Amino acid sequence: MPELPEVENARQVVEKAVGRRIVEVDDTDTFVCRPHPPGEIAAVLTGGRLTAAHRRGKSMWCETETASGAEGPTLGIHLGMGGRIYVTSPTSAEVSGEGYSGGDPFLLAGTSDKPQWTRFRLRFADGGELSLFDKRRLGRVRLEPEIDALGPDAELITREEFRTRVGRGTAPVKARLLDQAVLAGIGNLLADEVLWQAKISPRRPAGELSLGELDRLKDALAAALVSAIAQGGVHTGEVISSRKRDATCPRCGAPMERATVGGRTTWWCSQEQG
DNA sequence: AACAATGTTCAGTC
DNA sequence: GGACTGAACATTGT
Repeated sequence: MPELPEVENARQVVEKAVGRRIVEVDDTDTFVCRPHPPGEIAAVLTGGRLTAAHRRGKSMWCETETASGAEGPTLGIHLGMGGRIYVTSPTSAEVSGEGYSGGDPFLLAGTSDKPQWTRFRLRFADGGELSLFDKRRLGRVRLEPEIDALGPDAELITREEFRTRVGRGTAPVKARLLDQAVLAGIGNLLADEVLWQAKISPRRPAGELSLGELDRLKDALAAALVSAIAQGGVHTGEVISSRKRDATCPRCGAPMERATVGGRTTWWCSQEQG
């Protein structure tokens, strides 16, 4: 689930944990916490607290403060392919992720998921906790994450930046949209959605797009982000439900086509995105 | 059993 | 060196 809208949702959940004293850290998953050996993250965070939660594209990071009030290390969190964030307190609970907008987060946090899928956890002095739940284990937690390599956030990129950054190169435009160094936040589903909305073939070489097409893509991106954030995730996109065999275009009824583009399974309208 | 999965990274090629 | 491609990563669900 995690593309920009889901990660923004998760960031807002992480904010619920800001200011609370950390009394225990579980960083024993060596794959999720690589390259840190078990105990390294715990050693620097225990006794301190999170002071802010930020996001750029799909990457989150927290500023921290040590037990003595000095500036602490930055804690980076990436949800990978399917991570979720849980934050609980003695009286409430918050969960991020697809399908969790309507349910009772306290029950979900307590009972519905297998505890062994919790890959990282902060326990707070008030009895609550923040945990990263990720059955696939492709999520990541690390100190001092590198965020400078990311392009501008997909929600903040300007029309000018979008034209010059996306509209170049010989790679398919979808590959360009997925490149987090070009712009940060677009994943496989969102890429298919905006290309479909803008009626542009995912396979078109990015550098061959006209300014008009690039602007259409940018507008489709802005609209898709607003919609996905409002509706709870990129899976609510109009064309996403048509990513299955024998599906037809929700707009014109023509068959949807499927192929690997930019290394990922891609669906597009055979008629309108030819 | 084989394959795909809303992501990133690294090795290899042009 | 830069641009680009495909495999690998760990695990689950179909």
